[in-house]
Amino acid sequence: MAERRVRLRDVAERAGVSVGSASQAFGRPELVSDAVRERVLAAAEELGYPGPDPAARRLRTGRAGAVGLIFSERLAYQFTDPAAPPFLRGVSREIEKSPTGLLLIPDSRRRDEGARLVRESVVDGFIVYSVPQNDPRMEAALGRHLPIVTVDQPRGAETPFVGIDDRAAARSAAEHVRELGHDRVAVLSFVTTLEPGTALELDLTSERLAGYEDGLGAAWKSELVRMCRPNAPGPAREATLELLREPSPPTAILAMSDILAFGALEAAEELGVAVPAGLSVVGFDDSPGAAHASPPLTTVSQPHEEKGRLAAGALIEAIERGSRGEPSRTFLPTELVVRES
Amino acid sequence: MAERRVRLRDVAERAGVSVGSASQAFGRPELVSDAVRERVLAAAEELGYPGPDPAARRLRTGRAGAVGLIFSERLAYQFTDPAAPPFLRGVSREIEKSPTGLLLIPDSRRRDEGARLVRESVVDGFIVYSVPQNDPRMEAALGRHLPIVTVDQPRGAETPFVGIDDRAAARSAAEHVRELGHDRVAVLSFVTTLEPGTALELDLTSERLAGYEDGLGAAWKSELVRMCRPNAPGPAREATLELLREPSPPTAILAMSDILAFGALEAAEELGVAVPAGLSVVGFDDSPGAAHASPPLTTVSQPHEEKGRLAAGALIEAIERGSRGEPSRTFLPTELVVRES
DNA sequence: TCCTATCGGTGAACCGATTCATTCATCACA
DNA sequence: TGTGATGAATGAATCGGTTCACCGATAGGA
Repeated sequence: MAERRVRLRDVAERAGVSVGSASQAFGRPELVSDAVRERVLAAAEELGYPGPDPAARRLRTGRAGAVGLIFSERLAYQFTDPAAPPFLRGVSREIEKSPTGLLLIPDSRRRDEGARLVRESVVDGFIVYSVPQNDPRMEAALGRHLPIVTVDQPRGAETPFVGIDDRAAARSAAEHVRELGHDRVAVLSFVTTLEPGTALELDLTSERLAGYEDGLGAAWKSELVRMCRPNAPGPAREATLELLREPSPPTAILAMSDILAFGALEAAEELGVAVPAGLSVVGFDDSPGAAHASPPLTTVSQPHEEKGRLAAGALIEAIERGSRGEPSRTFLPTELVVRES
Repeated sequence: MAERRVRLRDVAERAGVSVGSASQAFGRPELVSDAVRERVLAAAEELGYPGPDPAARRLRTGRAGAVGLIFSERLAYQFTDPAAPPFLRGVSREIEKSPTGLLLIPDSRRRDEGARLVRESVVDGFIVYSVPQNDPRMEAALGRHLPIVTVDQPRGAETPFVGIDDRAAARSAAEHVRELGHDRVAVLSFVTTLEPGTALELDLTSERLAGYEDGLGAAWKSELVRMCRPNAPGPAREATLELLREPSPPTAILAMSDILAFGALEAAEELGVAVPAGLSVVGFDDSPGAAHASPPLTTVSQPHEEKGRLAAGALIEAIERGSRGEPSRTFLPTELVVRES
């Protein structure tokens, strides 16, 4: 059993045919006679041949049969980001059509490990899902000269992009609270990963901030913006508690994620502030829990699954046609879902 | 840009060294002089060399640098299974140490596609996570003659195994409700995937059923067992509604997952049955939501993350030492977490 | 001056398949 | 019976690296 590995050559020998024929027997049955194919298959069986070695096949054919998914750490911590599962689902649905594998490339604790993984994986392309600007894996991926599709972040890389119009989406949320008559509106923001000097339009956080500002107009108060890190209810709760305890507390909160909005709701409840009577809250993502929160959360809905599907589709297409052509940028529509908060 | 792919040979040529040296420059810098290494790296830079082709390296070295994760459909579909994320986290934590990639192999709609993926992926081994007995991917994985570690299901395969003692765990849950004095106890069960003729001990569902029966003793009533399919709140809710509407309704429910227990809670609420006053509910998994349910769910706690970690660890070890030795079977301890339901 | 380590570099074998131009045999048809 | 067509099998080239036995040159020791 612990013998030497069985190779196609061994099988061919045993079946009394050439390696070439043996190869055909597996990969292109219609090219060999039934007799040969059967002999080969029988020999394989007898020898316990595990089938053509994928690594070798890959080398020869040049196709890896897998795509890499580079995502931010938060996915490993799954629960912090409820947008991930639908996104992943979209991706799997799409790649399921080929058969293509999905290689997860999580953010490693040691930053360069992740990059190394990117450099060494046998894949045909990468989907980059919402990773910070300066992630070393992004650079490594670009270095491979393989097709890449970026989702959400980082923007501005010279790759096809799938995402939403964050600015417009944020604006719609802001306009909504404005129409409700609020004029002290706080913002729970992500921390921007922007490096100094980069164009503002290239950063998701900045985009959304700009959108909020657009929509709020005169009601925009930069002193009511709070950065929350990480994207979890805890920090949002803290920030909201602090905001609500100020002399003139905000009457509405715009949160950059539902997760942050949940934290805000918690805080409001703790302080006995009624929602939406005393405080309006608008989230972002329309994650699965949003509709069942109490009260059901008003939020900006994103087509997560669709994003996954489109990204995977674009990548596979790029792989198949050899990645020439203008990098496409797709912006999916968002929708403000008005519920009871 | 759309030139021909740059090979190591091209780089070597340009740097004026042999391919061998060029290879060393990348993979084993200490073996070449600084001068050569720099020349090679410079040449690579100029030519836009993407680094040694992983597929080729893999072929030569025999290591894929990735492990495959075969999991049941439910994980891809919606991550409805709340046990999955912590498990995944455990796995990533562990494999992160190498650097090893994680190749997801979901259940495809067309059954054989999944198997094909298993057969063709460039991996060093597989983790099989709770898949049904007869999944074609399992057989394909065995056929690859690579190290495999099975988690939860299927049992009985001749591979190392990591799981819990389902029977004992179920028994402890049953004993608990028995001690509370219940004697009409219903069970919300999975559908067994057991093929006729298989030994009962090999099936998770059967094991748990047996455990419940052990623990309930005389209170065991097989007519109060309901199969719920799929593992989702919906079916559990239906089943519970039905049970509660019977002439002599159960006073306690043992559910094989928290997900099912949630469905039972929903049903109880709908009918105005107080929990735990009018109905006790015990779940299984201690998934993240359990503690925050209303009321907080009494459940059997499983060390999901630990399972992931152990499985990955065992697999990597098996890969490294060439998979000889007796297949180990590890059973992790479970714990009954008594909360308020 | 001669001998022997030491170091860096070379080149060919090899990893395990796929592919395709070529050869060989068979068969149908004129 | 000769000719072309058809189909099956072969074998060598190739994919792009890694590895290792070997070799030449330089330096140190006797």
